[in-house]
Amino acid sequence: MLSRYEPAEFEAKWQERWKEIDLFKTREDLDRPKFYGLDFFPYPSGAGLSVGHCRNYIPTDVLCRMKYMQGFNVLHPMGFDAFGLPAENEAIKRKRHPAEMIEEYGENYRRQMDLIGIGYDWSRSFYSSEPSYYKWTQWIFTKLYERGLAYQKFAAVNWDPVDKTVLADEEVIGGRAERSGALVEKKLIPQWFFKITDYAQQLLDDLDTIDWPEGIKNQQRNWIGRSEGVQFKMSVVSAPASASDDLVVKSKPLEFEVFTTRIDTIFGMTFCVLAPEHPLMDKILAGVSPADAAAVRAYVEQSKGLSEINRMSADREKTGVFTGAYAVNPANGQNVPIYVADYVLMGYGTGAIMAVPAHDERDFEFAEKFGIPIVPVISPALDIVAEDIELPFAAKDGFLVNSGEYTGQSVSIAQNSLGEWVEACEIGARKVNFRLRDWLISRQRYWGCPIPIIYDKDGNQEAVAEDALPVFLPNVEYYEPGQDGSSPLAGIPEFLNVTTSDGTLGRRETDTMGGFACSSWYFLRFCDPHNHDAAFDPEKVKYWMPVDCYVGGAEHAVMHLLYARFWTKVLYDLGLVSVREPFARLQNQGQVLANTPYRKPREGETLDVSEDGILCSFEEAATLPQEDLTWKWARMSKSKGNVVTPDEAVSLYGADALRLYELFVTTFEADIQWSNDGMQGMVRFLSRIFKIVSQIQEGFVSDWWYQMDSLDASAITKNSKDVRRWTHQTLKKVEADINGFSFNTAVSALMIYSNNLGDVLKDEGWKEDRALTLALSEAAEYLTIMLSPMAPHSSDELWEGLGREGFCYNAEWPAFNADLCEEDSITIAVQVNGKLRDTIEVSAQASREEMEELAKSTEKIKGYLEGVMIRKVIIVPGKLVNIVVG
RNA sequence: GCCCGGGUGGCGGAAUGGUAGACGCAGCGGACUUAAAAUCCGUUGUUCGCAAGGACGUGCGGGUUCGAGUCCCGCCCUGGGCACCA
Repeated sequence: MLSRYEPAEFEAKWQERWKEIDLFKTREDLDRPKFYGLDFFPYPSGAGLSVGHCRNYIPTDVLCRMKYMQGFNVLHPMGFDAFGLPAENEAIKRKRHPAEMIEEYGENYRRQMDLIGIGYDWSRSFYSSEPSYYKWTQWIFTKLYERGLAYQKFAAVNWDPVDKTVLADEEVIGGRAERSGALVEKKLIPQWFFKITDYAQQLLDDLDTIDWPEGIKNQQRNWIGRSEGVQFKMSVVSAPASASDDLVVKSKPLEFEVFTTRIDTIFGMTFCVLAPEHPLMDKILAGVSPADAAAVRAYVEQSKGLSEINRMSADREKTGVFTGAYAVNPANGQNVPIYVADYVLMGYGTGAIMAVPAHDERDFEFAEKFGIPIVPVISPALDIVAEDIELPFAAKDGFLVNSGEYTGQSVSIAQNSLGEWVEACEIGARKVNFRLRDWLISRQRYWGCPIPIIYDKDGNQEAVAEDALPVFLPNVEYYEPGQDGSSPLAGIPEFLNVTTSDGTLGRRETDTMGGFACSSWYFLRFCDPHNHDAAFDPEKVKYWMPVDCYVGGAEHAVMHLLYARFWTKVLYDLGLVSVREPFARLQNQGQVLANTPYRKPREGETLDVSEDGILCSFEEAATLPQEDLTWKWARMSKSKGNVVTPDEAVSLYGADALRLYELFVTTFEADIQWSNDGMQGMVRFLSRIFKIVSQIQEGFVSDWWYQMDSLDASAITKNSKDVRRWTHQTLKKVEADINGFSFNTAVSALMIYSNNLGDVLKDEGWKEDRALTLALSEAAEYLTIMLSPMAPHSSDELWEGLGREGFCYNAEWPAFNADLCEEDSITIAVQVNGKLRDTIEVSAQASREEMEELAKSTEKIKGYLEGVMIRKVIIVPGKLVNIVVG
């Protein structure tokens, strides 16, 4: 057998053999527990996989392989998220049809995944753009539609002028489109939404039931943004006290509602603000002077024209206009002016607020600018007088002042008592509001799942019946998006024209669904991927769900992961799935960064504020003097020219070295600063293992477990005991570390173990020691098995070298023997006053008295104890003795 | 501004409140070699000392404890998310 790691000799061979016997085919034996391990659904880009992507797939593979060997039925599938903007944009650029292009890219992904030895069950694979899949995406859409969870409304939406489509709120970062980087515009068009807000509370509550990184859960909590407050009515006074008398007194006063989380500050309300889009605007303006009304209308017009980024930026100076109307503060009966200002958003709460400038920074800023009175009503402490309160004071630990009968109450008490008061006088009620908005699903693009809705001649909607699904995406040559926000499908008569259920002429909805719809249920389809009669068999989903371990990047924290949770909850309510949460455990891997050259700008070139150099190629960098270059760690991407492919890494060092390097170099969540050199260390490690196993093979006893039983107790040597102890300690650690996603320490444990075995083997005499030979035989076999999830090709090569049949994957993962893990003697620390002064060897069973006795008797410690009094001795069995003197 | 992470040798990183720096990379010294690569052995936190040994040391300042990288309080730096959400 080989005595060193020579990947070119065997990696392809084993991949071929695995494929021949369909090694990774999903097993569904009834008498075994299940394990569902899943990676995020990838979009197969033309650039292929980088070593960064492998960071996702390798750890999942390690865990799934171990689980299989431990007797689980393992579902470990892979498919491709094929619909969506990236694929379509790429296809337009390359003048290709996205369907065939994406399939080619997917095949390249698969080739690369096979190249690094990932054990996927490819028989379950699919593309989300296949009609046999998107038929059921559409079917789920109709289920949502029937429940009122998919609906259409006119909405001012995020319009991306570059990609010529609307975007979900989640896809807009700081006023720019996440994908194209374009400044997002507002556009008023009819759009399809999913009513995710109906599930806001459940989505929030159930976060407590899942094992996810706290950071991701927190991001979702923030995105859902629950806040408790009070919503109440404000009456518009027909005429301000000082107004002229030609205003007509209305019989029914105008009312609008406001939402506040600080009802305790109501006595400090000195004005109200309506959002520019507030529906009551016209009615209010009807009652004010023409001059005021004109000023307000001009302001409203102006704010419509502002881009999202201008309007939203918080550092922008407050703008607004007095409407000329007043409302009554219900707490004290005072009239307060009503302003319109764009810092109040129509999309949250009621689109109107009570403004308390003394206790809210935004209201404070506005009041200062417009000269509105600022009345403090909360004091940080009872002995601080109102004049001494530093404003704005927004903290919630304080007491009410200037607040009538509520004066003196603490903020929390007053929130309750004033809430009760609002409810008692029937002007409002306590209410919970969420920041979460409904999920905008319409896209005015070709390459997506068509929305299965038909309109009749009067514009009435109906969902396409199940037996008429799928609504096929037509295969056309030209599919570029329209300039005006219309979908390319609207220009295809064969698609557009259709017969409605009552036989009359109708037309189809021409928007397609955003890509996140497809990835909101693919994990269910993997449970039953070839079902022609249903999206999935609920029994199969019941068996496999939830996903036991879901692995992917943290960038999907509030998009995919929130949407998939939502769909799962809807399908649960429909009785189709048995779990409320799709992903029981989530792990986010770190990124892989490449050192990337940036050069100084040349004459005529300017830098953005955020840049400190201009990206250049590695070739160009090589020609420039060092002082003109800045090297930065950047995410690998085709456009930066810094991608390292697994193909490159495998050809240089082998697939197993690549796998081990990615597992070992840092913790799973941390970013890797890539260097090819690091893999050399893994080559050394694997070669050491080949050397050790091939050495042991010379004296390998294949039925070592049987021979061990018949070994006389007197034949058991210290070396053999040590080897067996290391073996079982390592088994215990490797298993726990893999389960805990601590792959770097699992590899490290194997390194320590193999270093120890190497030391024992240095003495040629091991073959004369029967017990040691048996212990080493066990070691060679178990080392091979433990290594196999991480370095499967090498392990199968070693396995064969030891004369074993088949594959490590089909071998049983050995359970460690706890008795064998026990140490006979241990080194413990001896401290004097908490400082380490000596170490002593004691038997593992040593009593506290024995430990103390021994600790006090060493020469070094005696020196420290001379002439001082022992005040106390702390003994931690197995760890240390601490003698406190004074 | 708000909400999460994270600061440990030259580097990546280990450490249920109990011997800080495991394991690896890089470096240094040596063996083997005509030589190099590969491999193997030794060494490597800082500092004082010939040595034995000592002092210091986990971003900074306090605290709790017999004992703190780990827990508490207050800062600094850094990565990420959200951002006029009332």
